[in-house]
Amino acid sequence: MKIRTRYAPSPTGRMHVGNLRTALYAYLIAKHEGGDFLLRIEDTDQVRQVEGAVDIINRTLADTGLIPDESPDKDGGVGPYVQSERVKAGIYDRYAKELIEKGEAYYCFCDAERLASLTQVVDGKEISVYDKHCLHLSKEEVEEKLAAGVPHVIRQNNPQEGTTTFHDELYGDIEVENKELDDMILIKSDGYPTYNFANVVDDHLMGITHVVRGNEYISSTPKYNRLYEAFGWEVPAYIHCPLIMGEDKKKLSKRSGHSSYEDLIEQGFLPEAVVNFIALLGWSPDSNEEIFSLEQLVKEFDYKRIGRSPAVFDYTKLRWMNGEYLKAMDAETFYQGAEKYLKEAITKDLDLKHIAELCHTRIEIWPDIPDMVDFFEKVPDYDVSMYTHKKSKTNPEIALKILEEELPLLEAQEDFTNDALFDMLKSYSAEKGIKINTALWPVRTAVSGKAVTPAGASEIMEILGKEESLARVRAAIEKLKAES
RNA sequence: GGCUCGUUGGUCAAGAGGUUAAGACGCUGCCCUCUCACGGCAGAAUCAUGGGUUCGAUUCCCGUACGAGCUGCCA
Repeated sequence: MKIRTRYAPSPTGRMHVGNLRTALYAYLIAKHEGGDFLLRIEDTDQVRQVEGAVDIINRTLADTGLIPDESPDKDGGVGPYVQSERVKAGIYDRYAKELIEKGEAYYCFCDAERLASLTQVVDGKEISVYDKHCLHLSKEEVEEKLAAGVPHVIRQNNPQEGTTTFHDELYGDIEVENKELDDMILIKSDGYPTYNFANVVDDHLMGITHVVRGNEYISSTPKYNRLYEAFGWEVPAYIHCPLIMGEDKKKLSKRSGHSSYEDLIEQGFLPEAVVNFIALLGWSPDSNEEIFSLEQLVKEFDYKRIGRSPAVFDYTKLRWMNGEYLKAMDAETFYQGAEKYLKEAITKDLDLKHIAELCHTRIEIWPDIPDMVDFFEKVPDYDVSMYTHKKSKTNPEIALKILEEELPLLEAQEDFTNDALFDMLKSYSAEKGIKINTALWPVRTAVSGKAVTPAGASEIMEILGKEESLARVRAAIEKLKAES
């Protein structure tokens, strides 16, 4: 049998990384076996709709490469793929009525006030269990209220005795007492189905074989099974994925600042790195490999190896992984991505491609670039203590002396390329009988004003050019004189 | 509160009834080096806890603790 999985998001805003990972796993499970991956929009909550959210979903899936085989834009014969449209087609209503006829569901006319009287506060949390009040309404009473247009919902009728067991591919068999199963609402008073009901109906109608979803749905799954059984439908394979937590070990929230895919992209991460990283949050391959393209993941992904315990989202490791992707880029591709950030810091006419290459092995995310190269634009204010460096055997006094000796040499230097400059400075140090480091440290500091730079003294000067380099060295000499 | 699930270094994690308990990020040190980074090498650091079962348990079972999820006309 061909595997069919689906990603069924609600269009309520940005895509949470937990949802993205669920989508990824659903995609991988299907594609690993050559199956179908579908996208279904679950817009049954008319209040929480966010305009443009469907676009975000489409764009995110396109960017990450999780291309659905069937979706609202690509009918595969089991559409529509948007639940609000399915509501209009009367699909849920029809099935809910079927359940009522079978005694597995019933109309409920209880108003908000009565429902409120049922709630109680335990440990500061509001808990409400419906008391089956309307289950006992006679057929005539129901007809009467319906005819009178009394607002109503349709609830599932769960038994009070016995147990229900369902099987999860990862967690095994899970059994619960039926009395724990509340009579959840199937159809809301506005006529829309709840997630729980629409999900079951649509997954069946769309031929979904493996239901991949977050762990938070485990406790409602027994109720799903009762629905499938009431309809006489085959129960799909369930794969409940463990949750992704923030550093605080709580469910990753917006407060973390990186809970959504869009946040991460804005922060300068690459889509491939994000996908790679979240794939490894809760799943591990057979090998020791860690860097995987989507194609490789499709090949390697065995859902049996998905873990059962929650995973903390480690931002630092994501940064490392992003850096690995950056390093693997060829120079041209890297420059394409880096250009915008280089221009944030540099307006002068300098060799940006050359500067980009200096950053290539030194950054983890794009926004690391500006701070690293800003000195090319202008020497920052710095303290002369920066001339003190133990290993290079320098301090402000020594640096002043060396720079004064090197200045005329630099002025006389015709060839301002990296190699030529280095050779010149090297022979200078040899002549003076000092360490090459002692000759280089003062210049590098003088031309950069930084303790750490993405290049050595000679390479920086090559990029800066003779005129600017000399100006900077002269300025440094003045600064050292003034502050000594 | 009830129900359900989970617990291997700081984090992601492999693993198996008997192992020196992999690997990665991070951290520390060393090497390389015109600083830094890259790269290379080395190191510190883990089986929540109490009972069983067993010749032997971190691995199997039960309890406890801790954590999480659910307990919505949200998904």
